[in-house]
Amino acid sequence: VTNKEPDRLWWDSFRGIIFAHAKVFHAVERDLMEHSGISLTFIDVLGRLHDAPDQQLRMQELQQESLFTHGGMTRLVDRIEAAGYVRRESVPGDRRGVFVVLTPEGKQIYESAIQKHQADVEREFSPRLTSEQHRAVADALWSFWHDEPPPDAPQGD
Amino acid sequence: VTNKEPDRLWWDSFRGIIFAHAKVFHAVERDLMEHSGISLTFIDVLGRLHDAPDQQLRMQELQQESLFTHGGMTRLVDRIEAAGYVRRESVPGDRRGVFVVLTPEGKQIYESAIQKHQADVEREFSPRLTSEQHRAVADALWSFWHDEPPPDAPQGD
DNA sequence: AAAGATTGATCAGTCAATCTTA
DNA sequence: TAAGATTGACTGATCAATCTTT
Repeated sequence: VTNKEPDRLWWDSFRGIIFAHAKVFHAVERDLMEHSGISLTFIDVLGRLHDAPDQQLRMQELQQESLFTHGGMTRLVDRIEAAGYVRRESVPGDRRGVFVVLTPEGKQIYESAIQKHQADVEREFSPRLTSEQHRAVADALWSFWHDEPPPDAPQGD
Repeated sequence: VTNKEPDRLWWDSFRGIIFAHAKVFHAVERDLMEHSGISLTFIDVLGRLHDAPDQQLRMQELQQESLFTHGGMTRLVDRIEAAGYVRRESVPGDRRGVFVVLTPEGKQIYESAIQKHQADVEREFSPRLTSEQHRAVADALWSFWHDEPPPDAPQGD
């Protein structure tokens, strides 16, 4: 079933990523929802606010680096705001802009949820790879996480 | 550079998978939609039918191994059927069951779309990893794709 | 005119309830 | 009663159009 041709190796690794993502993501999202009542899209936003200076970011900044929602950040922030975990504030000096600010409730639920989420990942995902394999995967996929260009890509300047 | 604590190595590899999936998947799905007018969920169903005996499967079989839709196979098949790529047929001997059968149009679009899709993956994903890295990722994530360990050590033929 | 963000319309996915047959 | 599949109601995501401010 697999493809042994050397020039198709990338297909096996791509399929592995697709399957691993589908299976682990689904399981841990269910667990998190049952535990904290929030989804991974919430975590993504709350976590970026949590790590930001003054625990706030503009809509545009949230939108740009989002993994999940590509155009619907307004709607997502609506829901998080309705849950009480963020609030919108005006940007001094630019009345078009909106700051999204983490509330104390948001900080609290994030810190609880991220712990639960990491425990879920540790349980569902961690035991399926050896330490060497984890290291190899982390290294191989590093550039996607940190948005560096491929090693031999031309550098624009 | 990365998180060097041994007990957190799995987090880096998990994050890598999440990010790689998000970025590659989104890009290749866009390309496929523009080229063939079908989504990767269509490809998933059409491909399994394409590889099945008599190019047909029951709803239940489609549902079980599906990566994407966990309860909504009826709706997905509705759309694929409306596009003319599959048709429903009754199962002889069990009037509860439904066969989903690949049509000639479905076979044609699948064979065209899967080629385009693989070319897209080769362009978007393949160059970002070395051959060694592809091999390591494919090997590490093998168990998610197949529900068994890899047939043997990395192939060197 | 362009940037920042929201809105409306639409499409896709999910869960429980339902219907038919075994 | 249970299995196989569909339906209805709801939640989420996406795209173009819109509104306000620069």
